[in-house]
Amino acid sequence: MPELPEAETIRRQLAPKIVGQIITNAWAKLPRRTLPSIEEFTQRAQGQRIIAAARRGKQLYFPLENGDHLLVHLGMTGRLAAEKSTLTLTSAPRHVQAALTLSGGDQLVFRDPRTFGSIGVSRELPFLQTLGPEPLDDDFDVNAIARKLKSRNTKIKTALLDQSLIAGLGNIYADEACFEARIHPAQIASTISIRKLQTLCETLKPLLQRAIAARGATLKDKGYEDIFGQHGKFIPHVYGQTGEPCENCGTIIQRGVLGAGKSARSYHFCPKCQKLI
DNA sequence: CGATTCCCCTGATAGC
DNA sequence: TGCTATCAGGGGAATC
Repeated sequence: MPELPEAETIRRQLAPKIVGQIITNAWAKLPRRTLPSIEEFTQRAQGQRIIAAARRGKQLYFPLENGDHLLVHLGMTGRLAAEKSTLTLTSAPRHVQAALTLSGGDQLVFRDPRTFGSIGVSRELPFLQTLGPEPLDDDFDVNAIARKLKSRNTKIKTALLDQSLIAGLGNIYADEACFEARIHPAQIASTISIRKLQTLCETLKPLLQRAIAARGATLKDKGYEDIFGQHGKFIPHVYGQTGEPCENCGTIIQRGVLGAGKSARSYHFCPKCQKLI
């Protein structure tokens, strides 16, 4: 699952390959996942030079020369790569949802088996307004975020997943942050001491920096790959470690569920290090 | 406004 | 073995 560190890894790897290139051809496959429409995406992308590779939270965006932006959200299973290929709408394998031919000879290919990702062209960047602060920014205000968490009457992991509160955390890093701060993921946020919430927020930056240095996380050698098809080397302490001993105390890591039905999200924790108070 | 639930989709896995 | 049912999960819309 691409979260902030995985998206950032892809941004960094892609930048030298695509910035400065002109999009000479573009196509996309899924109308519901292509903005504003396949026709407009194709028309507005073609002929434009990519002038930067940027990211906000999990959202990737690539400013174009005319003021538009190419947008890519990887969702759950989205991947990006710059390849020496000439895939067309009709010749591309099933999982390729879009491809942009670049002037330098590469093709920017967007794959997404489960189609929770999206691609598009847009002048405006509304997510810049709706996403919360970037944990890696120098001005990320730990105390301000801790106070906001303190006001939430929902489970702490649910709050951490709220992109309008903090940008970029998903299942993996929300669980990891809770583990490092010794907080039970199902603890109601408002019942946690401000001191602990501060510790939790202080954990985020180094955690995400370590994950980026490892090029993200690939669970059980499955799922996320960087643009070279390589697995991330970040190994979570708790996420996906159900049944394994806690690195801190040896207690078996457990799995729990937040919410019910189709909106359920799992969490992973050490029952000894992360006690429900 | 804040919190919760539903829904999109399909590869992987569990169950029979 | 092989088929079928269930699950997972980011984010936005709808609901309460």
